[in-house]
Formats: sequence, C-alpha cells, structure tokens
Amino acid sequence: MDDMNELVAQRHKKLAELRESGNDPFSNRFDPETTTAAVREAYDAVTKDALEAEHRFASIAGRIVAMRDFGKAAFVHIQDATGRLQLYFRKDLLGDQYAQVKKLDIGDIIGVKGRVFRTRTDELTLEVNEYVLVTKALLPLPEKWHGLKDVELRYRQRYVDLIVNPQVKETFQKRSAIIKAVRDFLEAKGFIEVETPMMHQIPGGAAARPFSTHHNALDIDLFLRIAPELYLKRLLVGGYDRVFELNKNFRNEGISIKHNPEFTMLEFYVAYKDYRYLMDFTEELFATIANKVLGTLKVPYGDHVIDLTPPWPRIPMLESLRQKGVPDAVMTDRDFALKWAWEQKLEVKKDSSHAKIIDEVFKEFVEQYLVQPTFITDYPVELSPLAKRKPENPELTERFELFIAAREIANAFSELNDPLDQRRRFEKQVEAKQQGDDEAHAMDEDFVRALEYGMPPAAGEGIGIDRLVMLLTNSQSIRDVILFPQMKPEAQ
RNA sequence: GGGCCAUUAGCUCAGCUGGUAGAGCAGCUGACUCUUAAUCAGCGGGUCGGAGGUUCGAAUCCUCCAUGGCUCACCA
Repeated sequence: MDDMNELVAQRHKKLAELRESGNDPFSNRFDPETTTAAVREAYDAVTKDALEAEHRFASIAGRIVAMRDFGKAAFVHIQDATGRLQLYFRKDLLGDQYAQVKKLDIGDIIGVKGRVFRTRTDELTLEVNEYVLVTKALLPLPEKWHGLKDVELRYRQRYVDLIVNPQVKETFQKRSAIIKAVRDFLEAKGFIEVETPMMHQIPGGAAARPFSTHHNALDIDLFLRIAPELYLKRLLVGGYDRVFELNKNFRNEGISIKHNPEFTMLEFYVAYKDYRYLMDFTEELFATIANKVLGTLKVPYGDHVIDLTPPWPRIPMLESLRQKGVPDAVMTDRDFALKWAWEQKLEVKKDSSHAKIIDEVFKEFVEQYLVQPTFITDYPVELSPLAKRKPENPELTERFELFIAAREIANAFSELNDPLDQRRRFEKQVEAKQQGDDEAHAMDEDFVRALEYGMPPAAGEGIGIDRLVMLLTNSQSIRDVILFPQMKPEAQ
C-alpha cells in the first residue's frame, strides 16, 4: 500500500495526533464483559420503561460500522463477532471526552461502557459513559449500502468481506457447524479420527494429477496427496474397524466454480460392511447434519428445493442411461457406443475404452438431471480400480456415487481386498499411464503387501465437504465456502 | 489451456455514434442532543487496469499484456 490517498493520509494524521496526545491508538486496555448478542438477548423482552427504571449497564467492544453525528450527540453502530448494537454518545455525559468522539472513524474498534436503554424508535441502545479507542483503522471500509461486491476483492481481502457482508460470516459459521456435526455423527457411530500423510511418495487413491515437491535432506520427490484412501485402508489391515479422516486433498487441475486446488474431503471406512450399508448410512448422515445445522431436510438451492428426506432413489448406472433413452447397444457394444456418442456430438476420443465412453454418455445424458439426491450404483470395473467386483457381474463394481444438485457429492464402494486382483488392476493402470493417461494410478507395492496380510471386507466412502457446505449454504461457487480460495498473484 | 464478458474516485456505479470525467456513499469544514440510507450548506478527491497504435483529438476504436467472472476441456 504505497499509494497514500487523501482518505488514508487523513487517518494517518489522526493516528499521529492520538499518539502525540498520549493516547495509544492500538491499546490493549479493554476487556469487554459481554457481547452485542448477549445484551440483545438479555434485554430484548424488557420494555423501554422497565429499562429506564432499572439502570442496567454493560461493556462491549466492536468495530464502528455506522456513524450519525449531531454535533452534541452521536449515534454509532458497532459490530462484534456476534452482531451489531447501537451506541449513543452525548456531550453532557462525556464532557471533555466528547471532543475525541468526533475523531473516530468508521472502521475503528472501540470499547464502551454504558447504560442500556431504548430510543424513541424502541431500538436497544447503549448510552456511553466511557469509551476507549482500542484499534485505529487506517483504511476506509467499503460503502454502507452496497458493501463490497467486487468478487476479486472479496476473495483477495476476505477480512474486509467478512466485516461488511454478514451473510459471508454466516456461511463460514455454518461450515464450522457442518464439520462439527459430521465429526459428532461419526464419533457416535464408533469411528476414530486419524491423520495420515499429506506428503506421499506414491500419489494414490484417486485419478488425478498431483502437485509435486522435493524433500531436500532425503533428496526425494514427494507429492501432495490426492486422497488418503490407501493409508486409511492400511489402517483397516492394522485392525481399526471404523476410521475416518477429514482434511485437505490437493489436485493439480483446473480451477472452476466446483474445483479449488486444495479442498476438504471426508473419507471413512467400515469393516464388515458393504456399499449397501453405506447408502443407508449416507442418508442418515446427511439428514442428521441438515437437521442439526438448518433444522430442516428441505434445503433451498438455487432455483430448487432439495429434499434430503430418506430414502433416496438407487439406480444402477446402466439403468439410468436406459431411462434417458440411451440404446441398449451402447451398454454392450463398444464400437456402437463410440459411433453413437459421436452422433450425439460428444467429445469422445477414438481410442477411448468402452467404460470411458459410457462415462461420457452418463455425464451428458444423466448427471445434469440428478437434482434431488440420487445414488447411481454399479459402475464399470474399469472406472473403479479400487472397488470390489459384483459377484453376479464381475465387469461391474459394488460402488455408488451420490448426486445432489447435478453434482457428485459422495463416492463409495465395497473395498477391493483381494491382493491379486488389486495388483492386476494397478498393472492395468500402469499400462494406461505408460500410454499417456497421466491421471492413472501408479503401482503401490506396499499397499498390495498390506492387502496380502489380509484386509477385512469393508466399505469406504469419500464426501466432498466443500460441496456439502455449498449445498447447505446455498452457495453457487466453491470459492464462497473456502475462506481463502486460490488466486493468481495480485497485479502490481 | 480455448471462447465470451468485465476492469472509470476508498466503495457502488453512470459516461450515447470519439470532442478532453460524473453521481451516491465514504472523507473534509460548518450547523444540529432520539438518529438509523439522519438532514442542511460548502469543499476536496481520478496515471479511466497496463503498454502500444489509429486520430487534430481516445475512458470510448484497434493490438498486445495483466487480473477477475462465466463457460468448455480435466476432475471432486
């Protein structure tokens, strides 16, 4: 901030004057006894006359967000972590101190003590007896009517966004409540929370390009994890039968309204259960969280109201295609599927596998219609290198993805625990990688070794927490639920 | 990475087919002891995102660059 404009220069001048007069513009000598919300709660039901009779006092601290000066009196709104409250400064009460009130600016943080009363318009207000400036603001806040709208500024200077846009603060309070509700739910179900490495020597557990870094002392390349999956399953081998991890994953891919390079993922694993169990479990989880955080299962989202009331439809993937009029031959005949996809103007590569073509067709013909919660089940084995095959059809897997608001929000399957099959599937991925698929898995020998010791049958699920928060806060962009989304460097 | 759009005062925005920059809020000065978008009078504030070009003249037209938004591709 080199450009010292007039507004900023004025504030620096006030700051210097305060220092000269012996007042510390960054004083730490104020400890509020209560909050604006607590004051409101305590006196909301108390009438004007009762307050006049009682003479109740309170001390609070907060940032000045509005000021109306009358010469010998002034009304000021301050905002603390819990809300806003009006203050009333009067010259006849404050005497000499009143001159300093005129030096206060919107944005300054002050501590006040005073009597609670109601104004003529019945607004609960604090009549200030003493006040102290605890933090001088050197930069002016955005305008009071429109707030801060410029999305670039909102993301880059989230601190300002949080000061002036109350709904932003609310969103992140809800985010915190959602995450707490998830933890409470899982702990009540007997899970333990674990932390597995963020830095992987072999990035695995998902199909994605990783960020790479380097460890100097060991002189090895490391990758920021794209998923914790393979480590969590090692813990099943170790004997924990219910584990979860709720933390960041990192994927070196495009940024969009649905994607941030680092994002928060919940993964959990249950021994001796399969993917059917997880569908019931997921319904209960979502319903519990929505009830706790929003108090309802009917969630407004964009133009829709999402109804989270269980049970949700469960549709096998191929069946979902049939329902949208995709011909049967697409499911059974790879060459026909390619031809048909091209006829539908889908961008499918000539050498794509049958499963990849089906996946494309699904995205185009089904996914965008899955507004209400829907489980799509039984994905082709090729798209699911870590999932268990269906006994009655080994080309399909015991897997589901949960779609809400036309977005994948959870992915789960019965975990493959046959080390020989796992090794073959890794080998197939390695082949794909050599043929240029840079999102294919690498071989993880240690993971196969772990399976060779024996992993109990288990079901595992991943839930994109950011997307869950988007859903429950009616946010259209992932950047609205991540406090500091990734941005390019600020232009100089 | 591709396409489309945007960038003007601290903030929110006007600015026509090119004629030399405006409003509201915020700020400053003054008046005002129940206002809440307070009111009233006055004042200051701009490398028009950056660099080139066309033109007698560019915020406006053209080119390149930067950042952002949406979108497509990849993915969760």
